[in-house]
Amino acid sequence: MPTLKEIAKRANVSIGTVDRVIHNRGNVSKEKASIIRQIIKELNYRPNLYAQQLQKNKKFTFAVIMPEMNPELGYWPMAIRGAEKAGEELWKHNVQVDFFYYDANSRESFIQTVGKIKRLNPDGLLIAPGLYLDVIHDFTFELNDKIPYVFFDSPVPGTHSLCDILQDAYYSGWLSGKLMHLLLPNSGRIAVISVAQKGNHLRNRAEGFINYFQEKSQYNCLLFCPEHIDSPLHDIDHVAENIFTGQHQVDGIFATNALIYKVVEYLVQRFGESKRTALIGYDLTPGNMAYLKNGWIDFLISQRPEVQSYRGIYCLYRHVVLREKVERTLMMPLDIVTRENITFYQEI
Amino acid sequence: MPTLKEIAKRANVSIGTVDRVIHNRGNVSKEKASIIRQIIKELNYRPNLYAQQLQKNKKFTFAVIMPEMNPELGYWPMAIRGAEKAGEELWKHNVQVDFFYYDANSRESFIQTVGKIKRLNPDGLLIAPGLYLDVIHDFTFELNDKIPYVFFDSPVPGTHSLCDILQDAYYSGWLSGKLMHLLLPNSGRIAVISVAQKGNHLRNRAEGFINYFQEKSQYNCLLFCPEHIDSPLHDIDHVAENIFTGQHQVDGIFATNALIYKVVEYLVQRFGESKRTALIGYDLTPGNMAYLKNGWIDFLISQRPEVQSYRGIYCLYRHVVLREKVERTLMMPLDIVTRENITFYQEI
DNA sequence: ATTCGGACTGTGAACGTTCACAGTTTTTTC
DNA sequence: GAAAAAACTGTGAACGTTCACAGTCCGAAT
Repeated sequence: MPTLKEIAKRANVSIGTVDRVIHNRGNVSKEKASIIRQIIKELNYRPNLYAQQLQKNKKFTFAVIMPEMNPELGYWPMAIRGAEKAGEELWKHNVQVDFFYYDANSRESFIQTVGKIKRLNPDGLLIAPGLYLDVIHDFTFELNDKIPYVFFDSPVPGTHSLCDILQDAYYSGWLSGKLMHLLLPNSGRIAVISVAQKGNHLRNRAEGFINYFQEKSQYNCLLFCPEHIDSPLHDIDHVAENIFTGQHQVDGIFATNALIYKVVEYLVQRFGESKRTALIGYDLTPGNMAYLKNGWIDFLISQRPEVQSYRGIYCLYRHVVLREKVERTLMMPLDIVTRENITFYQEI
Repeated sequence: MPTLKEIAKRANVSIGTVDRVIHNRGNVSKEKASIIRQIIKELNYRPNLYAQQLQKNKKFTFAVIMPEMNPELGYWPMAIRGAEKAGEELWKHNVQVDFFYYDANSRESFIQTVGKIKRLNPDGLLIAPGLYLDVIHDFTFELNDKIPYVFFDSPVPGTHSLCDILQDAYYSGWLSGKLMHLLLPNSGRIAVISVAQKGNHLRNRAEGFINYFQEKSQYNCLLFCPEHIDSPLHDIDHVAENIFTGQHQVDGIFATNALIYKVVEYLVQRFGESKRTALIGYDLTPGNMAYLKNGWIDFLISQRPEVQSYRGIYCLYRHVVLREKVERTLMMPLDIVTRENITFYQEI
């Protein structure tokens, strides 16, 4: 662990000169600079992080932008919890995490929140993109690569994010197809509940699922989408009504969002207590977990939102504070959760 | 972010006195001490980690004790990789990770390795227990809680480890039972390959699996154990021979260790190319992954050894360097890996 | 009354880095 | 060829903490 002093001594210069070379601050003769660089390489000098931070004594602020907590849904609270935990841990390292919430269905609210963040001028951003991608586009363009930002859940094409943390939506659907196939080994009618827009990650999940069954002729996959494209499947009761008033029996349902528990509620209400439909959905929200544990839901694919946001903050920390290189994409595994292993998926 | 200076000013004392109070070094009058303590509490003072580390300028050494890498098995190389990665990351934080290997089948070799570590006198230990628990017992007793140690893979009862990182063996077997049930929905003869010793985590896996099928009378679970209790199932060919020379057809095989690929090799050799046996095993070793990807193996339960060791080192770091409280037990999730999601389980 | 010892308190250097400033040498300009 | 400008180099304070050391104070023992 050589120090500036050591290098300076070997090069017969002062530590000030060495420092100038290291930070390319000029005002060093070519000969000395090259000697110093040589020695730095030879000794494999690395600056002492602790001395550096102490001297700079800078506090870092990271902002987290997320949809308002919806206690019913439970997904965002989990995500927030992860970022909070990272913030608690990184407090020691001069990092502070501030939270900004917006109404997921109000463009105005999102713009307002973005404005607040501009005024805060943080050192890094963790953004859950939501619906208003054009606003994000303008915002990130305005940032002009001055402030690094990490996307959470889904990337925003055309931006220069530091890192995107996500799960492969298509293959999570494909995997769900495989699981459904295991549940219905011989044949069956399967309903898929998703949104209609192409490119949306919920839609990609549906496509992966349907493609899995493509060549299997004994299966019949029906895609159901709610009428209002922008609505995040809140009218799932409506959709369920649609599915079950058809003339054919439905053997399995795959919901591409966290609302599979609504389907269970519908089934319980309509058909009573006996389960006979294979059910696969996403995310360990309280509602979903309850029905997974008592056997109504067969599989949940977990996105581990708490881990995603936790890692997002750490990614910013690594880049901004430690100045390390970070991966451009952080792929979350496709965790298969059943009633048998769910207890081990409930912590960060 | 108050500093010693700030506190000293408010208390009308010097920073030396404040420091003495904080570290209980005595030589401070009762009145001043209580005033200072009061102010510390009021301002919620937390020492500056960077100033502290710089001043102390201590280098920390953690030792990792693992069985010799067996390239064929692939499990330990993964574990080592995780600890290496943690070491690379924590280099900046004055942490160095040293590795010590022992021959998993030689008590002498283990004792020798332990001796080396005693001489090194590290600041923390990550130990993969292996077979010679009595040696570990003596060793940890000798350490006398001076050096914290973390167990990897399985705890050692009666020791005061800082943390145990493990997977619930029984429930991983239970989960495998569920998965086998999905693969063989109606009935079947199932072979379980494990060791005989009670308390061993491989045995616990077998018990979980068998108990899952306990009340299902249409299933027949047969437990096969290799003759030599101490041998870690290296003679699996022998066992396979046993299984398939019985008069009954075997519909599924569950291996409680990482050697399920050996079973595949046996099956390929004996019955040719067509798969018809349900196969479930453990760990993403190269051999297992290859057969999972091409469809021979149906499920693998991953222990994520690289994550386990990575976290183990971080656990030591948190305790020793940052002086944070750490959880006594770190439960790894029971990751279900199939050919559809394996690509997302190959990084830390 | 002086000395001594113990209890208490303050001072200042050190950890490795950064950077403003002062000081020195070289080059340019008239 | 002298003065001014530019290029280069060294110095020292500061970041917040730790700790050895040097003081200071006061009561007790001589």
